[in-house]
Amino acid sequence: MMPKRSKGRQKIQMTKMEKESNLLVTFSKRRSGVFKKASELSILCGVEIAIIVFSPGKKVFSFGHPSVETIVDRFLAQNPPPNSTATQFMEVHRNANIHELNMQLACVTSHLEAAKSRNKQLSDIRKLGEDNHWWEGPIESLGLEELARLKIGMSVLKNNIDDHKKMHLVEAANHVPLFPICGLVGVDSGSMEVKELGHVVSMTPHGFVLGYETITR
Amino acid sequence: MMPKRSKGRQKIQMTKMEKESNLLVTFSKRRSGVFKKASELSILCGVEIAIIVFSPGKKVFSFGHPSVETIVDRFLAQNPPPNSTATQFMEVHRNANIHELNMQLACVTSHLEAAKSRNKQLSDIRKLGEDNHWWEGPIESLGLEELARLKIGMSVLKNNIDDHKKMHLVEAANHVPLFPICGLVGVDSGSMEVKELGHVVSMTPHGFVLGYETITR
DNA sequence: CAAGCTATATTTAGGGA
DNA sequence: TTCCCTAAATATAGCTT
Repeated sequence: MMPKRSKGRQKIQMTKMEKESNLLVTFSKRRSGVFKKASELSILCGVEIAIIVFSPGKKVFSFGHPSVETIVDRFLAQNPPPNSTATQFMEVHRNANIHELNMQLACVTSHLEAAKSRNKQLSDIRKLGEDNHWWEGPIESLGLEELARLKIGMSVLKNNIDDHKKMHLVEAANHVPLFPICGLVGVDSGSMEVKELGHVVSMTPHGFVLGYETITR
Repeated sequence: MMPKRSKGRQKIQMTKMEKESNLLVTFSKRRSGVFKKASELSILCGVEIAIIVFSPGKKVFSFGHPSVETIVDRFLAQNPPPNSTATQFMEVHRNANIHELNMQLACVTSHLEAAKSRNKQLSDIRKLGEDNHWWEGPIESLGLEELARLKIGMSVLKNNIDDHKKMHLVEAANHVPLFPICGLVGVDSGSMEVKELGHVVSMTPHGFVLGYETITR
């Protein structure tokens, strides 16, 4: 007899997974799951949705209905990063926030200084607290490190962009007609994404993006 | 007696829902579900993900870790649809700034730690926010007020990044450590979002964005 | 590694408040 | 629109092939 081929699904803690191998697999499975859920949401409710995910390997995966670009554009249009109401608000409150922050910083610094010159007068400590400089030091290196990161990011991006285009196109061809307005892009060697002229229209082997009744679970 | 209070979950066709009322409810429920899944994915796999959804009422709902903007920027940077190289550079630069700010935070924190141990008298300062892994730990402990503050902190951080030449990291030093990378926005009148002058940054009562263990299902 | 396979863990229609 | 409740529908962790 077969005792038990599996303990079945196990509960897991909601913290970053330890085992790299499991993490990878889980990422893949759950990414598909999320995309499927998103697809179902857009279909059931006839709404537009876009998802952008960066895999553990920094590769980009995205899903969008009608398309990621469309939605992102609309989003950016509504949230004019430059000067939207929200931004203005933040601008207006920035000073206030900064002020408060400075207050806090001063407070912390005060404590710090107090410790450092604990053997001195309390009054001196306070004065020092006003003058925050310990945290200014590290700023100098910011520029360089930023550039370094920038470069890395840029190169990674470029490399990822022109890689894969084949895969399960057949399956896609069969399903697209059912749900032609979806876009699923995997700027990486992802297993089943189909890239087409920079624009992708397909999905994982689960086929979650296209027909649901046809989806073999 | 009550034979059956419910027929339980019913299977539904994967087509746009008929009843407007049901559609609305379903949208709400599933939107939360998708966001939660996304959140879990980002936590479990330590990846970045952003979701933008337009509700049936055309309102925008978004989820992003670290933030929608960050991810969208990175995405756009990789998909050279935008304009000049300068723009892309700036996008990446912004991201770099975020990371950099976090690093600086860590740096500053270490300085603080050093000073502390040197005087081993300020152990109580410790709790002022040295934990740069907020999102990996028990977030459930954060209260609403704290969240609100974090939200503000985020706003400040964002602005700071936009022109961090001005503010440098005074504010970053104080807030980034608390809750620097998460962002959930619902530009609508949703029930539990914390709305502030047109910009919202909070989450559903499910709290799916923050702690999982605390989520009451 | 990517599929298949359980046996559970979760999610969610539907309906009521 | 959110919350609760129930029961059925799904999603998946951990293994196996």
